[in-house]
Amino acid sequence: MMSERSVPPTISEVAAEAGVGRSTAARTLGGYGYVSPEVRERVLAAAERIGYRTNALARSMSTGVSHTLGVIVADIANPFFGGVVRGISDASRSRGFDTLVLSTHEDLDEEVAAINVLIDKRVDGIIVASAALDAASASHIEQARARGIKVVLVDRAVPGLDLDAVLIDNRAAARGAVARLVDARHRRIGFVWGPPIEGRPRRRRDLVDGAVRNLWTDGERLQGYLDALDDEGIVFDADLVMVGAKTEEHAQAEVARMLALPDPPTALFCTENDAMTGSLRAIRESGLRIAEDISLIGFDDSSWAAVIEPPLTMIEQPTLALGAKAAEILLGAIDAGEGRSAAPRGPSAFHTLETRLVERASVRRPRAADGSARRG
Amino acid sequence: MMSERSVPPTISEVAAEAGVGRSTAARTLGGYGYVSPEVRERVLAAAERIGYRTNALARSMSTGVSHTLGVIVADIANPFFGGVVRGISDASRSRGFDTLVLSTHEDLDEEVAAINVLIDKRVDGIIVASAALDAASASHIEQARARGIKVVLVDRAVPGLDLDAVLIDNRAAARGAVARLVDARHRRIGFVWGPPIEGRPRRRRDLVDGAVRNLWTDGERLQGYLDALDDEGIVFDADLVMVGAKTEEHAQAEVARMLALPDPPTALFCTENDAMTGSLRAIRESGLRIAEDISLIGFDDSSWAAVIEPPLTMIEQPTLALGAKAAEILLGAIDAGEGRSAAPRGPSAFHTLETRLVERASVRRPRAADGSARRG
DNA sequence: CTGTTAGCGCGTTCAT
DNA sequence: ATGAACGCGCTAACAG
Repeated sequence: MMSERSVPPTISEVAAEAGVGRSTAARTLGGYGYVSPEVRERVLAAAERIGYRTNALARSMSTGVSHTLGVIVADIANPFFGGVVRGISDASRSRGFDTLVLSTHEDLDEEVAAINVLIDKRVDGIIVASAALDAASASHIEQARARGIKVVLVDRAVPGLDLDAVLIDNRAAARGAVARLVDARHRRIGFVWGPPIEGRPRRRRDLVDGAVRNLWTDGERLQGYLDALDDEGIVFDADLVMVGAKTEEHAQAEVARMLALPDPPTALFCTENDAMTGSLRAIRESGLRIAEDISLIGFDDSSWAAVIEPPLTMIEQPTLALGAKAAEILLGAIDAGEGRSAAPRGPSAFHTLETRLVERASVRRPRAADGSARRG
Repeated sequence: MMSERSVPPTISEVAAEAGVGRSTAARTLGGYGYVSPEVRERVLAAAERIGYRTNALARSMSTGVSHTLGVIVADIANPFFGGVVRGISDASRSRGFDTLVLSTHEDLDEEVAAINVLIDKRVDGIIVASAALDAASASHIEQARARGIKVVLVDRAVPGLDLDAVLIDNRAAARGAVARLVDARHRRIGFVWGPPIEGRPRRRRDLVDGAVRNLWTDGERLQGYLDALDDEGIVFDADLVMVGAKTEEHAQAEVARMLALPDPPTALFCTENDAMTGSLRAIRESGLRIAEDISLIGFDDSSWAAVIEPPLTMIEQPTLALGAKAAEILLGAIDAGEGRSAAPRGPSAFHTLETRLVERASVRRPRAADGSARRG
């Protein structure tokens, strides 16, 4: 136990208590240099006695390393990022690093502020799911690198930035999911959670631009959707793409709109959890039945998708692994950089982790499969 | 822009660049003391030019405050804690504090280690959802306080510890939910997610002890369940309480067991998200229909509960508010403590936030509502 | 108003 | 094997 004081004991006090010089105490407590076994024991005992704990701040000041990683995500309350952060946290803790987590609410200004906080706190490395869309808007990230802080991207790449990135292949995953729908004979497939833009562009290109200009993953997923349509020679219809605010409410409204179309979709591809719940609401209100009347595939598998009736076919993302891998790469870079400034780091690269299409029961053939038939 | 160097510029370099003394530069950059407007501008310009950023570590060393809060939760990937952490994060950031988040995997040893990390990093305050069950097992928390670090508990109280705690009234919430079931004429109500103990105690007391001995919230919720039974004079039946591992799989198995009883439950009260999904699985396998054949109420409202068929009645917890409130109290205590060591802090207390029973459609009268009293 | 000086706690030569 | 002395970057009294 320690005394009632509220100012933490220092190495000097341990030295005094043990009757040795400051540096001898520092050596044994810091675990470096040579110290005779007997003295060592004496120091350790003294430290224990007065409740000594090393001051990580002071140590960082001397050594220049903080053993702390900075993590920047849009929203820590989002289960996807929760998983990523936990993956990072577990992986880095096992290597003696702690994590400072900052949420940016998907706001680039907040992201810049967050980077500055991390620079100021002298973190050794940063993992960021950036809202930046290109190198031009990512100067804050370059700032951090210029200061010798290693940076690894997670979940989202930033085109033009020469940085390691740990991602899933959003485009391929989306393409695969939509292909699955096409295999089941669907030709009218709605895309839920599209570009948050005003108006409704009719041209594919404008739609894609709008998506890409908002969030990297959104653009990729939309392109994957288009890829699949192209593969199968299905004509693109702008009416089947959600446009506007990315909220559950608006997703519901957009799906309701699609369902009221003269030639409504027979299947929906939802790119986010809230897009799926919004769609579910719209479907229920319309009186349609999942699978029988309308097929469904969503992104981000969650426990509930498996227990509802019918169970939903979903794309599962390896959230923990994304975080763990990012931490691994970052820690590796930090180790390497330790040596000398001109670190022999390999070329940066995209590390793509596998997604899995978990097939359940929300995909079925449309009622009037192929051609000219209509439903109802 | 700054030069290509990778060692951050210091205040001395800014001073040199601006042609003033170190402390003048320090004063303007640190925002304290007096500095003439002209010199001030000159320093600011110089700082901007060479890309100066204050070293928070060095500042903390001098001032003794780190403007950092430590947060300890069981699992950052758990949506409940994700919400709490975000609440803390947002509230503290708006006051200039950052957060160091540690996950303990619900392991007390890891919690002790986490506290030590936070002590070493000299955080100004700690918010912890502790796994400690009593004061005896919470000496690590006392350690932190002895060092002058303010501590606030969140989500879970630790009986015997004189600490502020921000909680919901788990017992009352559980009682209310079960009462709702009883109102609907249910008398056989299963409790899902019980004490993780071996064997199946027949006595209420042993069950409660088992729960309390594992996790504070579990104990409270079980007692609330019993309260409601007592209120209505319903006899307790140990067979209707889940016992064993707290996993979705085991919940499913336990519910399956209950459903196979000669006198099976007509309603289920699930105290966690995974308890609910496990129950849903078991119900589906048994061929029963929700609401019509078996009523359901769960803890932790989530978006999906509202969109499944039928929508589930759930107890909603104010996760963001829990975190925000905890941060508020902690920050207040830190401000107060700033003054002098003998802080005039008020007596510690439980701050109870309201839960809400979100009524949807998973509760209905049992098919054979007690013999005589059927109306309609 | 400004510059000088002394720490904060620890790591790290360098003699001894 | 051990201790003295200096520096990390900053804040904070203190003179001037």
